[in-house]
Amino acid sequence: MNARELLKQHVFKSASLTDEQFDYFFSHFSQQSFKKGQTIISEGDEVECEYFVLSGCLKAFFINDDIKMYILQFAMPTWWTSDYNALYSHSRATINVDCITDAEVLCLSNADREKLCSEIHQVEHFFRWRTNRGYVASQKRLLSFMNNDAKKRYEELLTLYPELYNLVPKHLIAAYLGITRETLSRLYNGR
Amino acid sequence: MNARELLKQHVFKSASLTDEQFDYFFSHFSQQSFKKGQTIISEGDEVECEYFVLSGCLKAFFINDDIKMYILQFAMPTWWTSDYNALYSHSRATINVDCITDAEVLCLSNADREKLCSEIHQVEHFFRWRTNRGYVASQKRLLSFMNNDAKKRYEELLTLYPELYNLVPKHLIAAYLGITRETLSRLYNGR
DNA sequence: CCCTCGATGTGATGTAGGTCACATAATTAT
DNA sequence: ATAATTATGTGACCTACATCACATCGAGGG
Repeated sequence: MNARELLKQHVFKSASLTDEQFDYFFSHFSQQSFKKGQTIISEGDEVECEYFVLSGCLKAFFINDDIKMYILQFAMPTWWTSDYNALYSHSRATINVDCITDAEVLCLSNADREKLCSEIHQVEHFFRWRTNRGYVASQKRLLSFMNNDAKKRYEELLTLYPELYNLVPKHLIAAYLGITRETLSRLYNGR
Repeated sequence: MNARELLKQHVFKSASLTDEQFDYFFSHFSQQSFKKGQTIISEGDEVECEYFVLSGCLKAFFINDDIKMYILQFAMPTWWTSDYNALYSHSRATINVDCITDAEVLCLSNADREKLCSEIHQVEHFFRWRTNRGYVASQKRLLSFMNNDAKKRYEELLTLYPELYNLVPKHLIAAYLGITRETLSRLYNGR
């Protein structure tokens, strides 16, 4: 499926735009390709855009003490990602986004999103529901962190996103679960 | 300040409604008073409304194994709370909301929110931004969970919301931090 | 005014997961 | 192909926090 169709099907799940409105909406996105390992946002950048993933897999992560990495989000096709704190508050990035695999994305600037939201009521509706769902997912993950041990969080992750198992190296899975790669290795090798 | 003014000032921070639009918006809220300890949402309920806090302090919490409590959110004046997962997906409540102190709230039904959002573009704008901020705050809390130990999370909480220190019993602070009351006691008594 | 009962403090001990060290397999670059 | 990274496995040991047990304190209801 091409970029336009993928975005269209995604948007139409929660908003009803006319074809003309969607074409206008789509005209504000720019497509970009990245290679595995390439950086999209690094700490300290001014963040201008958010990204809709067309293919491949990204990670949004935070580095503490310049040593430990915590993964906030894996972003797979039809997921959105950015440093939303920086994007919304016009501050510098504190999180990084890079490519776990080769990836293609659609890029939408903060300014264009706001313009589109104010011009087209249904676009604002779409973005409200996108964030609503993100908020609920984030609350669930927080609860899972408080309530479950590492093993249960690991099983939960693989149930929710089985494709990650083969796509993403284990030390990144560990960084998402908030444990060390050693502990993760011991968990699934059972000792 | 009365309920109408409190909500108006809150809404006008991120949306520009005419006075007539605000009056219409406000007419969909109903005011309710609760006593300390009263329950607003309990697990298993059908969730119809979200709540804007006028006075007092609520907690939104999850009970695991019918034993351990995890607090997702304290809700103080001008904060919104509900079981958003249940509210948005029309499912039964999995979290509870009750009153830490006597409290007054404004109640808005899911149906009325959606109606208002579709009737008034600026109302949709307001709710998009409210959730945007909630999403960012939730991401930050998640990072804090992964990155900081209990002591640092405790200091962070008191820096962010110093009023909680005297308002909220310590075992509830512990339930927010995801630790036991014993550990919290040891943290701030330093042993 | 007393008597609960909820909130808090503190010791002893258990445990999940972290840290460090090193070995080896799998990719990537030259 | 070969060298150099990067990813993974595993043992020994350490630490933050949980659990359980019991003592004390303080506020609210009869």
